[in-house]
Amino acid sequence: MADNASETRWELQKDRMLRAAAQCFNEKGYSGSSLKDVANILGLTDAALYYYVKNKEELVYLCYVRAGEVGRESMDRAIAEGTCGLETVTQYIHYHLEAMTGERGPVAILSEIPSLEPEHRDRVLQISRDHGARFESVLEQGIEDGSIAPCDVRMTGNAIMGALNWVPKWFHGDADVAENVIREFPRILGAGLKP
Amino acid sequence: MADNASETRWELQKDRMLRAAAQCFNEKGYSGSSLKDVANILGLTDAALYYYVKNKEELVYLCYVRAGEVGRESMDRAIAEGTCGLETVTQYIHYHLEAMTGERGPVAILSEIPSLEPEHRDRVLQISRDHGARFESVLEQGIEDGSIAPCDVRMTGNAIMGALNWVPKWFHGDADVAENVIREFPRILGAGLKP
DNA sequence: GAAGAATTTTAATCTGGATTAAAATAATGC
DNA sequence: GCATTATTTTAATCCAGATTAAAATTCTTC
Repeated sequence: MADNASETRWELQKDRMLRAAAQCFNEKGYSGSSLKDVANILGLTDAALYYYVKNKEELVYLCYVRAGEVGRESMDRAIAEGTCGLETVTQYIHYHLEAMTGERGPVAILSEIPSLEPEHRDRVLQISRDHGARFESVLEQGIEDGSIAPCDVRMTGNAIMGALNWVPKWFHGDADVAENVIREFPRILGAGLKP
Repeated sequence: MADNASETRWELQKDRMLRAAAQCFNEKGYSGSSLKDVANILGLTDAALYYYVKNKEELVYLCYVRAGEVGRESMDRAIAEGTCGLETVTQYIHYHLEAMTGERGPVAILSEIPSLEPEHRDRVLQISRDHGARFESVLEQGIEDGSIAPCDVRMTGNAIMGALNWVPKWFHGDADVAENVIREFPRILGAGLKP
């Protein structure tokens, strides 16, 4: 058991588990998803999941963390590549949708933050706040560089984030639909920002 | 017990219960909300709720129905008053936010449709589909009357509905914030539609 | 103020699904 | 092939919270 390389197998299985959980939560709803359902997707027994996670609460927590990572990666890419505020925003929307509807997905859409352990809840809220702040600062930058019309960045951020976060509610894996949303959303949501 | 007038008391209490349930679900998440929690808000015992509802599943179902009614009322008003497609859309956004953040709220935001009884689930999905179709037809009308630029109405509808449906996730009753979102969202979301 | 209906509570039961411990199997290194 | 570690299963237990039945209270009407 070499400590750094062995991460691989266990981590891979764990990630498969989180994807299965996300799929399950999205398809059956949170209360309709038992650990057995999640385990079934992986061809495992419910008890086996406890090898990867302390309890169901931690599973939910990790779903949130994973969703946060996907969002952060998209933001990183967009900020690195964008040449002005507006472009950064549309690129972020593009990458984020690409990730959610593709290989990195599905991303779980839940309403369980209040049920998390205090430390977990605080960390998830922090991640969410940080992400929102980053997005708002991109909007401000766009206003400064003239690519985005002056606006209430808080509300504009809320609107765009809401549209994105709602996607898993109606997207169920159809590749054509994925292509469509990746093409249209950056246009639709970007159009409202222009000066 | 006169059959038509007495609706009043029972119906009123039932409506209070649905509001309490929505508040509870939004504040504590679905799995974190027991019937006892909902009853506590009303100063009742959990068992008392069974006088108004067959079981928890029906309570959730009615939360969805109620949310649908609020949405439909806003759509009715907007369609009745709007003089062109774009105005109807922005008015709908305005009225819907006003309702959700005000007297008719809170509206529960859940992920429990798959756990509903088949008949309930089908009815909720039907309501949701009808509402979406109505919205899309308003968009089409706007494209025809020239107030809205040609666009993919399905995706545009998804984007705007997502932004609206996400509001309860971050709105927690602050009156100033309510005023803000009611003022800004119609502008922000309407801006992207103009030709 | 008594009869009857409406509403709520008390005090149980009942249950699905989370959790655990120990045993079994598979993988890996030597 | 043996010893050790990693992974999964079997077979219980356990429990919060939903549900129910009967009793108690409140409200209405005459």
